[in-house]
Amino acid sequence: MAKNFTTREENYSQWYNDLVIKADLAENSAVRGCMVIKPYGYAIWEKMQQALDAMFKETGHVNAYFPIFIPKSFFSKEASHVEGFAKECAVVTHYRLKNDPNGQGVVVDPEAKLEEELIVRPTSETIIWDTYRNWIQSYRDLPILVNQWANVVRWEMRTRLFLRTAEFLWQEGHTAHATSDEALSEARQMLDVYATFAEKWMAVPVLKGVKSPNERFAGAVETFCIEALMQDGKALQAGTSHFLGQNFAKAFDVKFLSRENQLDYVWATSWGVSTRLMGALIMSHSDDHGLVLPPKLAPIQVAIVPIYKKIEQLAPISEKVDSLINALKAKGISVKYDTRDSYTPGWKFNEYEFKGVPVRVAIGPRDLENGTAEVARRDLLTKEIVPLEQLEEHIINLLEQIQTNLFERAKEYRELNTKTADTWEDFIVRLDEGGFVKAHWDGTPETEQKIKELTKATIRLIPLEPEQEEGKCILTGNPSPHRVVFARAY
RNA sequence: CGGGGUGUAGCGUAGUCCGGUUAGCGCGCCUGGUUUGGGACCAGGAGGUCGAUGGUUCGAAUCCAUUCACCCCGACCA
Repeated sequence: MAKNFTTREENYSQWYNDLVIKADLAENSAVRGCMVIKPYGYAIWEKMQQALDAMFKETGHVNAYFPIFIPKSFFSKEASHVEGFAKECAVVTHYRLKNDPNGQGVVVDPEAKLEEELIVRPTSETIIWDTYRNWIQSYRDLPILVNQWANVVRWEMRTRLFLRTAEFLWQEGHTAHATSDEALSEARQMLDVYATFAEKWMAVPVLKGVKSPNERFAGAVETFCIEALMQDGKALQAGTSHFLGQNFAKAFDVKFLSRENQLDYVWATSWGVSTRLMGALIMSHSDDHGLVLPPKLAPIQVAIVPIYKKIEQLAPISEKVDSLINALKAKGISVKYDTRDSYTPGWKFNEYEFKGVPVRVAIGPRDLENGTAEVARRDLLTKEIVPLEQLEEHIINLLEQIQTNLFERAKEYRELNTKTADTWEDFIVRLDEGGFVKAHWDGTPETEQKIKELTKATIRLIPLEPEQEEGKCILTGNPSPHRVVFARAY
């Protein structure tokens, strides 16, 4: 275990913070609430981006880029949208500084006040739909399937590295369609893309569902989401996909002529995932020995540590290792052969363990004699001796096994921590145990709000295809057709 | 934004209540040597306007005021 590293048991949120900082993923910056993503953390984000971007393109989307600034007036055009974001916007009011006439330093030049203030985008629906108005006249212009990779700013009161920062990186897809059905199936498709990414790449099992009206995106008709369960029993919203109906088309006057020569408003979706996924990834798999990364997202998949007493002994090891490295690299596996002489093997073992490298190989004089290597896997912290000629195949299999095992382990944890409750008393007990609690709800925002006030738990989602089961609302006793999923959440 | 806490070298801290030599220690860092199969050892060395600003005082890390940042609990949060 790393020195001075808090365990999950001692203090989960301290553990998380320590992990992010000591594994060199990110750190706080000079700007309140804004983080610096360090190279190792950014490398993981880049792997996420690459995988997601490929999936977006496979489903017909293209990338574009819109301005970081949005005229203030745009926000007043969609009523619920402004209400959702108004309280957390950074506003640009001036465009120039000047030397302080009263002393040192610089001041904002009062003469350089903007005619109209600019909002640093908290999300881009408004600027994009204002732009789409000029792009769309006919059904032939549809659909528009655009994504952008960008940064956004939401002036949050309390921030935590990756989980909630004032500025964060994300992608936001904004699509325009001729029909409601088409837009709806787009929103559903992207939800599936997110779920696939979470499960196949991040090895994080997710529930798919619909948000209740209270939790719905500001301006959306329907919000779909994926929810993951963290090791402390709290839920984390990992991605959302919104069916926006004609709300933004109406707000920005985006109309098209249909095949039937009918003028109608355009149907919209938007969908996004952010660097918050980093938080989900970290919290899902990591342990008291540090970060644990799924092989598909690990910047370094295999670390090879040579062990030798004298520098002359390194050459024969390198000779054995070179062909392995080339073979693995040819298969697209990222390998780090760590020949740094300034650190001992033990130090390196701990380093790679803490940084979550899935597979570690050690080769020393003993192995050269026996024609073997020591192979350690990060997820189980086990080691085995493998003959050199089998090493390549062994590592390839091991990477797949680790990827699968992490997912299965996380899924088992989630299942163990998904419970049902039929009485209020039981509901409270289950919530305090942590995890998802399936319970009946009478479908009203008032009841949901009341439950939130009493328990701090929210409806994480309403299952997409809920199992029909007559029941009584956990709070009011009113009839309910099916259960919804509650949890305390990040 | 409300309540509580903390700011001393890159990191972790002692000293602060009760003002008084040159602010001490561990990790890390640099140099040299010996080491290297789970965070090596020895010797030497560098690094501090004690978060910032202002005040009280012969004298401030220490007392007072203001301010900034971070942490915890609330409120807030697609």
